[in-house]
Amino acid sequence: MPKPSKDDSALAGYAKALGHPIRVQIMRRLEGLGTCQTGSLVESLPVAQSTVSEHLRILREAGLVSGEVDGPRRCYCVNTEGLATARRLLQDL
Amino acid sequence: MPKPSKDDSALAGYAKALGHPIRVQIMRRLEGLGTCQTGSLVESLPVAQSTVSEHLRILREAGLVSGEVDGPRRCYCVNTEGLATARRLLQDL
DNA sequence: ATAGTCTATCGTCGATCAACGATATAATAA
DNA sequence: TTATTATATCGTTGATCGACGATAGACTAT
Repeated sequence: MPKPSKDDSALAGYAKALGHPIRVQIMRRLEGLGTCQTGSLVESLPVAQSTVSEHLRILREAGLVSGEVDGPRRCYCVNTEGLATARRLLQDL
Repeated sequence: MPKPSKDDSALAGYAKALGHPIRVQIMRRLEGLGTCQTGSLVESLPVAQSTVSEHLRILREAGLVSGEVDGPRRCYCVNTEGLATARRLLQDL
């Protein structure tokens, strides 16, 4: 029974998003800073601004991060619900 | 401070390995069967034998699965230590 | 030794990823 | 309006992934 199981795909989606050291670093940093931040991420990471932006997009689309427009800059923070779901799915594996 | 943090890479490594639905399915199936299995995985998955073998290699190299030679066939099972580490790393994120 | 079975590895190919610089977009400031 | 700042998006390039069929390797049985 080749079960495509929704949970399998969901967990794989979260895992795939976390499957890059820089993205894990971004998550950790966002958690450490308590709340949002953006340009400071670029300063603290060894990759170009456009690359950071791309990683943020991936994390956002995966539901692990949320971003809001805050004047001329963006404000990102951990999507606690998404992260909790990812944790639960891995626990339940 | 661009911290390459060993934990970040470790978590990314586990996550990357779990970042494919088929590999999640394999993990779940191995857990469900309690213990090892091999050829039955191929039957129960919608991909070719060589593809399953490749996914098993990825999971093995990531430390999520262990395989032993058992006569003419291989015997795989979940690497509980590795899985526990992955869970802990995600919790600690 | 030979044949049969199970699984890993090889070689290939198209698809996706990761990074970059350059450019576009959105908002504020002058 | 024009300039400035902050960030996203585009276009490109090389690298890695994912799948397959074919083949090789290891073990068992005859």
